Amino acid sequence: MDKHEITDEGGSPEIVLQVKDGLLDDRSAASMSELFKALGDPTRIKIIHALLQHELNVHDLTVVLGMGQSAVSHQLRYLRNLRIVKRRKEGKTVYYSLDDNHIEQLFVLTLQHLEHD
Amino acid sequence: MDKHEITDEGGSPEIVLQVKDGLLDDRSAASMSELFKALGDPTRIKIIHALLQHELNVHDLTVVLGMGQSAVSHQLRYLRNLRIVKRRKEGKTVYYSLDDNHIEQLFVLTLQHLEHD
DNA sequence: CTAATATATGAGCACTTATTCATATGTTAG
DNA sequence: CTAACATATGAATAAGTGCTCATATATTAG
Repeated sequence: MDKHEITDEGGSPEIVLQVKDGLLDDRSAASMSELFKALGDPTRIKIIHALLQHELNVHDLTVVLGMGQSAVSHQLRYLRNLRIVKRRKEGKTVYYSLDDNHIEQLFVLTLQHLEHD
Repeated sequence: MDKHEITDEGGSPEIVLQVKDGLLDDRSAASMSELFKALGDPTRIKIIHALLQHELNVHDLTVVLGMGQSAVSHQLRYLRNLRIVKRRKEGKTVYYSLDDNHIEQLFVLTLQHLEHD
């Protein structure tokens, strides 16, 4: 017995069952949404856009973004955990750059889409 | 005087200024992140994936997703507000389908990326 | 008309998230 | 060693999100 009492009785049961059967499993849906969620924030979008143009250290990112160092650092950790961004240490400064071609693809594709529209 | 006392004094001031100057404005960053945010949820991912295969009415979507009608309806409104999904009314039932080729592109691209990896 | 069915919507709530503040860690200069 | 600088991190908090529940609206059948 289903919690929501969801049973089939619609007009095209075959198609419904077919779609239901071929639907993304929870893990895939989670992976996918996790990836998109990373791009679902203006600050992270700006960070990615900046790094798309040039590798930058944390301080320079705060200058570029006009934000506090802590906020930038938190977001960089977030992006690094998802392997969207990578670090390179040089003395006491840490340089960040993009680490995922797929993300760059998504980003550029969407940027183009929003531009000519 | 900046709120965070962010001033330039890094190693490559020219590049920083260049990146800062070419950075996405707030409106563009907001548009972009808004779009990605729509894909940043497992339920919406599943809805889009289902509709990628076939137009479906609300009840059938609840069957496919195994979720309550209200939750599905709320998410459909969300997706419809962003023109990701469109309605077609037929009597008392409402059929939903995808309404944005770009979203489909992003979706399929990412799906492929996650599959063979 | 009323009842039944399909969808939509507002309020409430638990949970998440993005920032700030304070502080910790790491690195180099002197 | 200490001071100064660069980055990282934990706690706190305000805002946002996704679901449920109850109810509203719309359409059709009888």
